[in-house]
Amino acid sequence: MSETPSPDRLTASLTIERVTSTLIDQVVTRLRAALVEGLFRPGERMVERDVCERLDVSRPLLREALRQLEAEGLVELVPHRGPVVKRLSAQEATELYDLMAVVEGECARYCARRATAEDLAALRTHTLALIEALQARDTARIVPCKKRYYEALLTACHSQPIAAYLRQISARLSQFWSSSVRVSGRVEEGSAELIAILEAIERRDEDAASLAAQTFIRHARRQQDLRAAADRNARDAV
Amino acid sequence: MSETPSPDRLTASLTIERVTSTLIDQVVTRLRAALVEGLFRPGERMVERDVCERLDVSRPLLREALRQLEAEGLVELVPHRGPVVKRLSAQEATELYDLMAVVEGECARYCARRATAEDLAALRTHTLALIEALQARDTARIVPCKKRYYEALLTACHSQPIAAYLRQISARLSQFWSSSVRVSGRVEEGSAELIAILEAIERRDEDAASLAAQTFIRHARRQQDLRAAADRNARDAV
DNA sequence: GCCGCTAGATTGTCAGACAATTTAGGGCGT
DNA sequence: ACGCCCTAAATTGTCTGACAATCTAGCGGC
Repeated sequence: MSETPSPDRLTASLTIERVTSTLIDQVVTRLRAALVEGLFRPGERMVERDVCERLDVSRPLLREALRQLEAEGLVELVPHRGPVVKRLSAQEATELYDLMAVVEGECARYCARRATAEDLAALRTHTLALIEALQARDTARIVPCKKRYYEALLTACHSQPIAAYLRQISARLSQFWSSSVRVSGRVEEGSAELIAILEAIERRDEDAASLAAQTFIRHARRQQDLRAAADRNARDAV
Repeated sequence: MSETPSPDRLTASLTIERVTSTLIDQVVTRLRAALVEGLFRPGERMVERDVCERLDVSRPLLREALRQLEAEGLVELVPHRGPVVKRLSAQEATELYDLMAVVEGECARYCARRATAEDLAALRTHTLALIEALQARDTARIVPCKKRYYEALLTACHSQPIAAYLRQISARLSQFWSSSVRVSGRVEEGSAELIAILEAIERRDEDAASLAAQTFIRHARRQQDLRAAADRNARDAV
């Protein structure tokens, strides 16, 4: 695709606009977003007909969407009981964090190996923005900044498989973020670690990048009281 | 595949037997097996009505199953063109191998941390069986031995998430195994590495276990000519 | 008060239909 | 003959409605 040099609007987004997305893809996207944002509580049953009505789609369509979300680990399809929002135990969350640490380490390694100059620039920009938001303790700004930083990282690694798995793990763990005190005393340490990741990638030091990314995740996890969060989720719904 | 549960073995396995599987689960299982075994060629279109007839299920059911397999990375659902058996490029395969290496490293780490005495016994048994099959160059025996060894490893790590992701990555890479010369000059080296993994786990040496597992995967990959295999897959079907 | 049973709710699965879209084949101009 | 546009067939995307199988809860009997 050679780019046509058109003025303002087209230049803004080079990402391919999937206007022709099928209905089911939209359903999957919306449900996933809803689950990640916690609009459904963990453990809550998702009665098919109700959800169908709310989304205004047919049952076969919804079931297809739910199958996909089950494979992504966001819902559980209990036979003859129907879809239930997946509830992570503290142990599973711990394991997923460990998994995330090594995969994100590999992602950072790939970034150090493959990032283009533009990738590096974007990564630097979003790292600094995130750190600024963190140090300002501006909760409202932290979430989108974190999101953009993460997307920049996943873009820079130039690996579809790694990015996809990380997104998935991240989505599964989201039920622990929304309900946890995210910003606490770790701002300074966290900022330093983010810088360490960035600089290692810029330096093309693969081992350092991998290690820094792993360290960051493990510290971020330690920050959270997984057991308390899991219990909270467990109490939320029967 | 339909084995009747023998009474005496009930005490042996405490795992819950899911006799009451729904039709769709069977469809997913069978299709996945077919894809992993290469009964469908990479790039081949899977026309819904044809597959429906062959499996004797309705189209909505098949579509549900395909959604799940898409999320697992085994097929691709191209809008308005239908399901296509996913074809891995050499690059994607390389990336998946890197991913597998670190995840399997984490798996081995968990084994060293969590394996019970029975897990260790089973692991040792299947490691030795696999090595024996390898050294005998008995291709027919290697595949099931490898399978059992792998299952023993995944059981021993006692982590659902890690085991599930590894199974998935493994399934996606299977299209490269079936068509590659698996047994070659690497038997001795491979055997030594398998022993190293086993002994590190028995020694409860997490770092050594992780490293040994990663080394094994990376060497196993180097063994394969991914580009040649990818080209072969590419030629197979339009 | 506890236990079994029936009725209601919900899921599992199918059949058939039809519009939207892609793909392939054929006619037409040069 | 060659390439291009256009129509038709093939295939997917999606819906409606239905019915049996299964789970769940409330009711009545002991």
